[in-house]
Amino acid sequence: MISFAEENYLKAIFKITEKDRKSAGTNAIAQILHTSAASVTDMIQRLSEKELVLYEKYKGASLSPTGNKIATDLIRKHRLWEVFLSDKLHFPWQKIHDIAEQMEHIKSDELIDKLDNYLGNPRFDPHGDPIPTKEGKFLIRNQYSLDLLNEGETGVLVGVRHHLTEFLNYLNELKIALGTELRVLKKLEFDKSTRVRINNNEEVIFPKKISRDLFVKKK
Amino acid sequence: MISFAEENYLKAIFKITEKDRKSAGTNAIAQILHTSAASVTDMIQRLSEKELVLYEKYKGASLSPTGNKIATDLIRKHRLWEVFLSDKLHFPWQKIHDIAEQMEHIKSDELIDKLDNYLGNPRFDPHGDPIPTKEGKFLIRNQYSLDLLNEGETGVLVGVRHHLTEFLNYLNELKIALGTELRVLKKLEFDKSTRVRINNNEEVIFPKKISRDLFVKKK
DNA sequence: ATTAAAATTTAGGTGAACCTAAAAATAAAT
DNA sequence: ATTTATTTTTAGGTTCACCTAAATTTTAAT
Ligand SMILES: [Mn+2]
Ligand SMILES: [Mn+2]
Ligand SMILES: [Mn+2]
Ligand SMILES: [Mn+2]
Repeated sequence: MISFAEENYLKAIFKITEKDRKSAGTNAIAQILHTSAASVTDMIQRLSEKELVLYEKYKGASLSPTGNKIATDLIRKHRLWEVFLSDKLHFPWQKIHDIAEQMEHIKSDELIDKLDNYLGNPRFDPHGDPIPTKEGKFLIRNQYSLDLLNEGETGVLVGVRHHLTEFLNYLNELKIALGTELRVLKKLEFDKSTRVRINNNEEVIFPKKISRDLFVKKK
Repeated sequence: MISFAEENYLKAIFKITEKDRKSAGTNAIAQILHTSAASVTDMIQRLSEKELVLYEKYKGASLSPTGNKIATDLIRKHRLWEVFLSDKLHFPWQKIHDIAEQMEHIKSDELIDKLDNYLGNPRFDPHGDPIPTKEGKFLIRNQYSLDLLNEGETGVLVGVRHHLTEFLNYLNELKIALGTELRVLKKLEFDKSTRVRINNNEEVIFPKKISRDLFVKKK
């Protein structure tokens, strides 16, 4: 039986290695899990013993096929519970992540099947992130970060790069949610900021820092 | 922050002391939690230190007001999740308890408020057990165990004494569920068994062992 | 009242998951 | 190529939640 702590390590390694990197260093893992590098070494050695992780001294850890499946299932559960919290209990998107961090550890395949079905087999979570299938496949969305759009182009918000509460609150205040139309009016060269019209309504200027964190589908 | 293990001990002590007994012995707790008496002593001493439990050497443990509130909240959460699993996900009543044992440990007051509301503020769980209010009040149902009914009397099933899977399966096979009408046709003196008509339909003979575990409301 | 049985506690130990401080290895900078 | 900085591991703790075996206390039986 795998523990919550072990599950969290697998998820952290998944997150670090999902894009480019082919192994996760102890410092990177420690940062995500708010723990020390020494504790991470300790744990990845145990996970390696259990063959959930591939580990070479001083060269970081990566997920074994078994470890990868466990991590993917956790993400599936996490995102399905986020949909439940959002769609059924009407939690705002800033509050769902922390609760889902707890719920993702509940062990019952039947529960997840029924939940998935009950929610209408959603393919994306309330932050726009894809929900892996039972088999572990991720849909990839054809998306651009807003800062890549040219003047005059319009995008529909389909995702956000991260889930910091303050960032999501900021979007709420601007009445920006998934599905919101964002039209690039002007790209200001000198500071890389972007003037944007929100849903054919108000205007706002996004610093590069923000426009890079908004994923849109071109319209 | 209270751990899952600590929560389970508080719940066990609650269960043992809820009716008559005014303190829970180490053996009784050990039996519920499938652990050793020595481990129980260890834990109740820690819980006593935290003032969640009142403890006197060799005289067992009982819940402090704080401990009682935590235990009651756990039961509230457990039973609300059971309603969710039953009503929304259509799990049969034999399967909900084990999953709820995990879900009851999720920490979020807002979650439970919203869940309660979403479920329509149910007062009883799928086994007929009362769901304590937010303030910790239990409704008490005016109920009789079936073996107390006289010949000719009819009762409606409103609860079961325990939740053993085999027992609930047995009731399922007889098409007995909460709300089912049970009419006492004959009480057999020599072995204390009872002949019962189910929903004005089939007949069955219950040994005392069974009829004592069915709670009905007189009709 | 003794003695036997049962319940409870103490003693001593284990593994999981953390920690800090120090040592060792790797990577970066001069 | 050395030196310096960074990353990672090791060494040596701690706390929590369990364990078995032995000692103690309480309860029941003779
Ligand atoms: Mn999330
Ligand atoms: Mn999400
Ligand atoms: Mn239950
Ligand atoms: Mn129940």
